[in-house]
Amino acid sequence: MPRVGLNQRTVVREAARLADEVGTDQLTLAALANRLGVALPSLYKHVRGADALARKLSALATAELADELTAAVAGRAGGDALRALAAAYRAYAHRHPGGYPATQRVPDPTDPEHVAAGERAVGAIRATLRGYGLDGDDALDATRMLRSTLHGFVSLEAAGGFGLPRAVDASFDNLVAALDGAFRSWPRRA
Amino acid sequence: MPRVGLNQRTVVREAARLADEVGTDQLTLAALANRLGVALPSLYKHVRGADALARKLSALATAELADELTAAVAGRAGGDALRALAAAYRAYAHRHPGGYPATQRVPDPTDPEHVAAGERAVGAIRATLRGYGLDGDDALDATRMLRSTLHGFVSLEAAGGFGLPRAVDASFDNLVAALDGAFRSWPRRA
DNA sequence: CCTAGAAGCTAAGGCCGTTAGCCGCTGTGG
DNA sequence: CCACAGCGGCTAACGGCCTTAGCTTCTAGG
Repeated sequence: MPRVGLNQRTVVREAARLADEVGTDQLTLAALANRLGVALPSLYKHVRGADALARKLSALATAELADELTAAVAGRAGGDALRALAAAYRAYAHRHPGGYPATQRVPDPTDPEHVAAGERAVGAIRATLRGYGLDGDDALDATRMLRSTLHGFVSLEAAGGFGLPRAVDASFDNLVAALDGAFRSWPRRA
Repeated sequence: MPRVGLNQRTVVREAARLADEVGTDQLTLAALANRLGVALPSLYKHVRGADALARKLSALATAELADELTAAVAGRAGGDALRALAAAYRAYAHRHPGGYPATQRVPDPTDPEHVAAGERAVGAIRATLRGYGLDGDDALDATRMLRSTLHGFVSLEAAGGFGLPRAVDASFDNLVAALDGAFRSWPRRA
């Protein structure tokens, strides 16, 4: 039996690639083992099972997303930072159709790297909002709105929920502009 | 063999109840058959299979949501309509944790009722935005923003993505207020 | 009343995940 | 240089789920 030389890192990375190619729901241990040239049960030497793999995949994707968001906002402020952040967020979702949904899983509390990645991603968002002078509860609410809007948009887009012909890019630009306006005039209590 | 007297309607409705109780991922033909007091293959007399059931469930949930959104905005306009719509949307997601995700599936083009339900739901949103004087591409972009924001918020909320202690209700109120402001001053081209 | 079709059933097969238990490669200490 | 411990692969087997095939029985309409 020639050894393939796998380790957890390789397995998870290949799972991420496979998920991006065939979709999260088609990411199966069987397909992954096949892809890695190994029998299915061999994967259990590196990963505790399907659920643990999903958690590791989430940690990886979240870290990637956090990196890209952080890089996007570095050296920018205000509307510039917001536009860069939003563009980076959506670009990540486009480039990683399988990985993106994994970023929405709540981080595994027993995995410090996963937790840290989640905090870095939210940190990039909060840093952007600090540029609007938002703090405390205002910053929290605005963070939730920004996360909601970005996540909702890319989710609907990925699901094919925007059927109409008008360019989705233009809609997204207007959405970001509207968010910029909303954050400028925050808070807006009813 | 005493007959239970099932039909497609009963099967789909019970599937919806089961999904709300145990979650979409735990909604399995086996569990549904068990709940209905019937052997698993018997379900195939009423539903073509698991995928068809999911489509029918989506049609049902979308119709329910469309009804509630339509009722919420009836007789209201402007910010009133927006707040009522948003509250109804979120309330539906809370009351139907299994059904809500099904509303996001793109309607089956071969199922006229499903398509009509989707159009009614979007219609309620567009009607609300008409109250802000939005039309044409502006209405389209604003619709996309509203759908994105509402869907994103309830998705993150359902996934437990809002970990912090601050009341989620307050965040949602502020989000709706911010949307109201954004729609008032639409368009906001960058 | 009788017959056709609807609505239930059992049996069987395929895919997936999981566990158990076996064996050979590999690299490290003596 | 070699022994051996342990790691990384394997096969076998089981259970759960979905699906199809084909049988039987209830029931409604002529």
